[in-house]
This record gives sequence, C-alpha cells and structure tokens, in this order.
Amino acid sequence: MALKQYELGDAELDVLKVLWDHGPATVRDVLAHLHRRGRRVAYTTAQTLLTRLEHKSFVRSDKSEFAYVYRARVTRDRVTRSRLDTLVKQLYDGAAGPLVLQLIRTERFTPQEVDQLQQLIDDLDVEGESPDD
Amino acid sequence: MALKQYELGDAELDVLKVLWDHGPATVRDVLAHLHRRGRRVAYTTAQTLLTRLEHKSFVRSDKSEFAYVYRARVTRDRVTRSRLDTLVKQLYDGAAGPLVLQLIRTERFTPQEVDQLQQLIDDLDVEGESPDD
DNA sequence: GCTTCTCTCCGACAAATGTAGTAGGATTCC
DNA sequence: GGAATCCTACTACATTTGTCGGAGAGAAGC
Repeated sequence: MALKQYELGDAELDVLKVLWDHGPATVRDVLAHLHRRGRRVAYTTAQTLLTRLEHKSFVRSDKSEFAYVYRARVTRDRVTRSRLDTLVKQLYDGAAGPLVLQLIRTERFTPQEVDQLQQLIDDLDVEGESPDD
Repeated sequence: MALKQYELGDAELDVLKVLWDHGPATVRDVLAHLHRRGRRVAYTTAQTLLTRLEHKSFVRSDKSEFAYVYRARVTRDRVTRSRLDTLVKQLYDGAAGPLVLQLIRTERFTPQEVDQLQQLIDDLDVEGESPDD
C-alpha cells in the first residue's frame, strides 16, 4: 500500500497535452492554451490541475524569475503505453493481440503507416522464428 | 446536456467482464467469479455495481424464478472500441496510427496473432493499392 | 507610499466511483 | 409455522476528479 499508481483524469490530460505540444509553460500560459482549445476553465482550475499533476509526478515546476514554470516529466508515448497496458489488462487479461486486431480492423491508416506496420510485423516474425535471445 | 455518456469504472468493468466471460449471472454468481479473480468485495458491492451498470445501460436484468439475472447489453469489442477511440482522441487528437505502432512495438504476440496481423496488413495493402471501392 | 495586478496557497464543493451495512420481504427447511 | 437463509432496496461514506473563490505576498505603476 506504499506507492499508489496515480491515474490521469481527462482535465489533467488536457493540461499535460498543452505541455507536450508547447513545451514548458506557466499557469497563465497553460490557461491560454486551454482556452484556445475550447476548455474554458478558471485560472485557479488550471493551477489546481498543474499542482495535482506535480503531486502525481507527471510534471515538475521551476520557480523562474516571476512565476512557476511547469514542464512534463512523462512523454506522451509513456502515457499512451501505460493507458494501453491498462486497457489490455482490464479488457483482455493482458492479451494484446485481440486489441491490436480490433484496432487495425476498425481504424483507417495512411499508406505510410501501413508500411511501418508491415515493417514491425516483419521484425516480429524474425523474433518469433529464432527464439534464442 | 441530454444524454450523458457514462463511463465505466474499474470495478464496474470487472463485473462486466464476468458477464462477458461466463454469460448471464445473478449477483451471487458474479460475486463468486469476482472472488475467484481475486476481487474480494462484499455481496452488496457486487449488487451496487450491477445496479449502476444497469442504470448506465451496460447490462440488463430479468427477474427469473428466484433472483435477478443480469446480462451484458454491450459487447467487449464495443467497449474496447469506445475506449480506444477515447484514447486516440485524447492523446493523438484522433490519429490512430501512432497508437497502433506503439502497441505493436511494446506488446508481445503469439505466432498466431502475428499471422493474423499479417493477414490484416495484406488486406490493407490491397485496399490501398486499388482504391476503387 | 498606496493602489493594482498577478501569483501562490488553501479551502471548498459537487459528481462519480468503490465499498459496504441495514432493513425488510421472500424462500426454504424442518 | 418458525428459524435460517437469500434477495432487493436504500442509505452511507471515503476517495478521486473537476471546478473555483478568497487570503495574502510580491510586482509594478504613478
């Protein structure tokens, strides 16, 4: 019961996305970006979200000249991974296969993505064929 | 503000999974399966979860001879899809490509799954090459 | 120096979710 | 038919998350 695995709420994720997309920012910056994205929240709301994110170790802050500057401590890929893992665990008891098949069946891809996909599959094949790691 | 899009909590999802895996069940059945899976909750907790799921229209119940029998009203695939869509929207503003690539890169697959994957990619390729649907 | 603005800190509150207890009706078992 | 059992309904409470207001400290203008 020591380290609790914190989750990200929707509002928190939106804040994190601002940091991913625009780099380090103050509360006021984040607020401006949130507004631009259609999330109309109060200044203190943005502040609370950033504080909570910091408490959960998703961001860190530095006291610059005037106001605190927040920056992400986790990458978008990392969060994606974690969410996918949770999804896979929750829905398929850890088997990622069905999920991927689902995704490929139902989503649209660009030719480039298909190529990349093919590339990855090829790599998987190789791993599978010579299991001496 | 008419129809709220309800979310599924973790505990609720566990209950839904029991119904997916074992078919229609009473509160007691569900409880037994939850216990078997390591989720040690009280009878009334299972009951509350089922009630809430019904209120959210994820399950429905029929009064059989003795106790209510609950059954899922949504498929696992449907829920998966919805969650994936949310994930894609939240993290990549709707672009599924990066997500799939992530998944394939980081998860493990059985040879069978790799084959199926290859099959799907082939189909995608074909679609992409002769765009006359 | 005083007013004003802006920032941080702290507290607050509602909704959703996880968890469970109690009351009372229905069923079953002698 | 009374005791034990099982079911449902209702209530309750803590935590997490989304949202924000007020108090007080430091900046800035005049």
